[in-house]
Amino acid sequence: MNLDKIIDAIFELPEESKNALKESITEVAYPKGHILLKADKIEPTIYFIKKGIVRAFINQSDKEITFWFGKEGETVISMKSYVENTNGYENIELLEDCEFYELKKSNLQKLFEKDINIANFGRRFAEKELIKTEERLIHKQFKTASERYNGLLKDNPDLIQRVQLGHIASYLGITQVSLSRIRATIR
Amino acid sequence: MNLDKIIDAIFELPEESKNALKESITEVAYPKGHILLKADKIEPTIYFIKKGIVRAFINQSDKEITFWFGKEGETVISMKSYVENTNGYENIELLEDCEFYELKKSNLQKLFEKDINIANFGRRFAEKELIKTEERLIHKQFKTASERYNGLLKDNPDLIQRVQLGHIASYLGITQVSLSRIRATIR
DNA sequence: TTCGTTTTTTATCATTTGTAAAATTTTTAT
DNA sequence: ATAAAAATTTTACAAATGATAAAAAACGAA
Repeated sequence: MNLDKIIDAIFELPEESKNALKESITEVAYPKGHILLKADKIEPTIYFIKKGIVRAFINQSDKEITFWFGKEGETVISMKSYVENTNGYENIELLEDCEFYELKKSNLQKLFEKDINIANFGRRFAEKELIKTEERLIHKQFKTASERYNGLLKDNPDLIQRVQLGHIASYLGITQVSLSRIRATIR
Repeated sequence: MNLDKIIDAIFELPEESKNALKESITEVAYPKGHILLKADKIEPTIYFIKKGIVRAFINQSDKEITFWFGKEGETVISMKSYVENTNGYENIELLEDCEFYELKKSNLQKLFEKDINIANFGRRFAEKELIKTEERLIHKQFKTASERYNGLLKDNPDLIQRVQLGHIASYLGITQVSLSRIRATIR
């Protein structure tokens, strides 16, 4: 997934603003298993996923709870840390070898203050993430685990292939045993 | 809740920008039971709650599912409609007689294009709403219904007083019977 | 490949939550 | 104040999900 495509999908920036933004972005790669972001720290970096897949998880009473997957084109960001400048609550683990576009939050914030197009880019970004989060919240509220699994299968069939089921179960808010049962009744 | 306080809580705007924004805002009031926003339409208006309490709900297979409450200081907005300019999915019902500050989306969008401070105000607004939504999603994923009810009781004690329990139960993602059971075990 | 590890499925039983209906309490309207 | 309506709680039973353990299958490194 190339950088232009990722930026354009968020907000169509004029050439000049886009170049200013791209000047702040570098590339970086890490292997499978690497922890990209750690909870309980102020996270200074934003990553756009060029290649690979990651998960966000929280440690909750000796269990890991996965609450997000990100793949090509998506943004890895500790939202709470980004917005409130406080400690975030997610750890990000790479589930495959990954390549990222890296952007320092401090550089982005400078751009927000002096370039109205980039300010609107940032607005658009937050708005789009908000819609995605809201949709997940609503689905979580009125779909059964089985319906949510089937929705995932339909909308993100590759996720089921690329991510182990324990993480999928956690993401769906059920036990792995329960997910196995759901899978068994479909076949 | 006065308008200045609501605006300032989102983003501290310079005097000039703030006045430009306030020029686009008018006041309006509706009685309890009024449906302020309807699903399945493109919603042109944003409301800030001056007084009263409202709920957002979806009709899902002959049941109403409440997924948000808004009270003094909060913003009533069909996020999906606002962000994607498509039909939204929420209905907003007033649970008390309410007073609002009203802002047309079209006016706001014009301001986004010409005033960088207001663009950053819009960014900040989306970011803060995002954090709230994300926190709810995460709580939903790893707290039990009972824990979430107690959290609500602690963080929003007035909500339990002002909103009927059927709506609270729906918001918590459980049946009213189940909520009754939870309440019974506490006392 | 083959052995050892990890992941997934299956089985059993306990617990939680849902559905439906009735009983009780509270609210609303006259 | 009283009756009707609405909201809440309680009860009984059914269905779904969780916990645990163990078996089966899939995966990875030597």
